[in-house]
Amino acid sequence: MRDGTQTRQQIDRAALRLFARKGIKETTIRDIAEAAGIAEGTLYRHYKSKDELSWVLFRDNYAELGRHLDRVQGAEETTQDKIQSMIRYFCHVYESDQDLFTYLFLARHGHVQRLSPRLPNPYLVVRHVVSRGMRVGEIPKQDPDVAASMVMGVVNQVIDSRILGDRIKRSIASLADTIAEGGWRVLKP
Amino acid sequence: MRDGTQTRQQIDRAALRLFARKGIKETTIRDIAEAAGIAEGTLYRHYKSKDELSWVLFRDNYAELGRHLDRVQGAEETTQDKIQSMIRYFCHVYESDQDLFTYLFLARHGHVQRLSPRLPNPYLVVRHVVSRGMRVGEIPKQDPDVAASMVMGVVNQVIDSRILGDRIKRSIASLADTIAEGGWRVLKP
Amino acid sequence: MRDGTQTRQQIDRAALRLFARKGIKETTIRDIAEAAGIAEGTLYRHYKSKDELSWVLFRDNYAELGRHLDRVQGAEETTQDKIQSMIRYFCHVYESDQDLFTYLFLARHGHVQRLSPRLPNPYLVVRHVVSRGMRVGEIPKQDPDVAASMVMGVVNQVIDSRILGDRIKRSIASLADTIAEGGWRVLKP
Amino acid sequence: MRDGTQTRQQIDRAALRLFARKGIKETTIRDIAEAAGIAEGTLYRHYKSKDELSWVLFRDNYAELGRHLDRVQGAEETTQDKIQSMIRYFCHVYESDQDLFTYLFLARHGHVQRLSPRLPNPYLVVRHVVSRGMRVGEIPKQDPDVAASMVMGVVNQVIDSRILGDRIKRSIASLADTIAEGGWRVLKP
DNA sequence: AATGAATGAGACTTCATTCAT
DNA sequence: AATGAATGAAGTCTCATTCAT
Repeated sequence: MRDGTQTRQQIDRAALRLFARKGIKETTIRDIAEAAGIAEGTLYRHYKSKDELSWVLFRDNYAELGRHLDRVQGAEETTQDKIQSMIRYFCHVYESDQDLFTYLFLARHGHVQRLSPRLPNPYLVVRHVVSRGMRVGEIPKQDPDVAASMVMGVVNQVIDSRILGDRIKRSIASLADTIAEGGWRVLKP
Repeated sequence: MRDGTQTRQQIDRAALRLFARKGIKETTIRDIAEAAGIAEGTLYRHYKSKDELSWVLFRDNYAELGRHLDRVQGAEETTQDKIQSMIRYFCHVYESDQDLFTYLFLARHGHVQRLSPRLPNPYLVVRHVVSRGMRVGEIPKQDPDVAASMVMGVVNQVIDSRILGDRIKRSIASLADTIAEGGWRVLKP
Repeated sequence: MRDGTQTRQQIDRAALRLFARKGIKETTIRDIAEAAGIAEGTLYRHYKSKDELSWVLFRDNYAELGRHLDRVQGAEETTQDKIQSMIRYFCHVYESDQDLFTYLFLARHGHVQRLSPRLPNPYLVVRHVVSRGMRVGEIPKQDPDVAASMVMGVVNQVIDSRILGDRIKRSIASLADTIAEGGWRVLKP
Repeated sequence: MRDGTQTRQQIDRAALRLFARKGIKETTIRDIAEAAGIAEGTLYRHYKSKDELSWVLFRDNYAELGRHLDRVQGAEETTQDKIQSMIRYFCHVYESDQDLFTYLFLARHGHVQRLSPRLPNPYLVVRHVVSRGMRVGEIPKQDPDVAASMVMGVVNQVIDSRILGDRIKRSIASLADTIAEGGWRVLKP
């Protein structure tokens, strides 16, 4: 009997890539099947629907990113180091897998609402670091959601400008320290 | 014989609202026609296609925002005041017309690439203010595109978190000063 | 603007015919569209789905049959005349529109359950005549549902055998009196 | 190495049940495989196709019913006893295996046409009893096909109303004598 | 300018059947 | 004999756009 694991990975990879580049709605099942080198019907052995595919792809990778991010911040002592490591990690993820990062970024409006609060969540990790920073007195007291959003915004927007392509030409990797610096300045005392 | 101006405004308003709330692809011509109180065919008297409608809506409103923003920054003297006024203006636009702001925000991936460089452009206004700030020595020298993106990110992401709804509960208007403060900290010496 | 009334009638006619001859599931939208001389999409201007089409066709024609049947029995005095007129009317309907009758007959398993009790209903008309016959003493007392079913069975099965084709060769019209006679014998004192 | 006989019986039983309850077209191979506790592909070791499965199931059980019915009528002397025993036997079969009876009843439109005239056939048994009854003068002369159909109709329709469920609430077993009585009245002198 | 019925390409999905193991 | 992954034809339905009025 055939295995199926490999097929599923091909589907995931092809879908992620296409979703990131063309958008979910703009990507057809046929596009995915062709890119994955399988028949259209095969996709439905692995996912109940296109919606489930896009959702699982979001949920799993979002949680995975959350887990990694938590490990990254846990390895640092000070709030400044935690924040800057996380930002650098975001930049690293983007550089090493642009399709993945772009997909998570684009799909969030359609999917974040259905995330279970149990799952690891990058946003909540950042928020937690910010809260803790305020508690231990390393950054000034303020609304933690607003502060977390501002920090995320610094890195997200640079990457977004890079994705749009016309504005920022340098690689995100080469900008990681600059962005980490800028992100921290938003919070620092 | 009817005027048509009113009809067109109804179309624009309905389309903007629906595009912002459901997405462009997710909004059908029938949706728009119903919301605008016209027949489906009538839309094609005013726009050649759905794509043209979404494009014109983006282009015109984006340019309009750029024009206003330029006036806002022009009224200030220092870079800090220019930056903070612009941020406050963004917040104001969002509060006074959420559909418009959301639409411009969401549609940018599909449309920015075809913007003519001649047209007023909010991003370029911010970039110009940042460049000027560096030139006159009010902010440290750095890549102006990266700097502009980081500032924009601060405000965009807070608004985005607000749009997503679960994260930020307070009104953007009440956060305008906080965001303006944070945005400026990214740049200040 | 085009009218649409005619198109709908073409759809109804074509669908009824095909549903009766091939079965609902076995009939495709394309079959109907082709037979009706319209495009596939056009069908969906008139019915929300294939299921709605088959349901409306059943409901409306079933109620119509119920109304006619009630008029037929109302024109007679005695229970015997009522029963026999109804049976003859069934035979007449079959002869004058075999597709209609066959459709109602075949589709009942899929659709009777959703009939509103308010609508005219051939079965209930027969049941009512039977009940009344027992009340006025023209037929022996018994379970009215069982009695009504047995009478209906006599006529339905002959028509069914005729539809199947191999068994009964003579026209139903020419058998109407025989069937009416047989149906009445099931009930008579 | 497994036997296969057991597997085949599981398939037959599951298919009969599902075909009767949902319809042939509405039942998928996967449904059957799941219900039978086997893999989809396994079914094709026992039947060439879904159509063959439904056909064999019809043909064999229909013939089996015919054989039994013939034995039942053969055990009686008079036409009245023969007819009434057969009707009671129909009721008994329905009560002891509703899925089987329902399947034979529903599938007949799709399958009777391909029945070989050699095979035992419940309809022909009834027809034969009716013919003989006329020959020996126990019932009036008439078209034997029409007469057989009317008798069958009496019992079939009551069971059908019972299957539909809303109309007849009592068990068919408890109605057997009533139905047998009614069926005979159609024919009796 | 306006209407809304009609079109038809194309999207998603189902499912009987085949095939590699 | 059994498995279940893979196939691909075919089905239902959507929707931007056209057209007759």
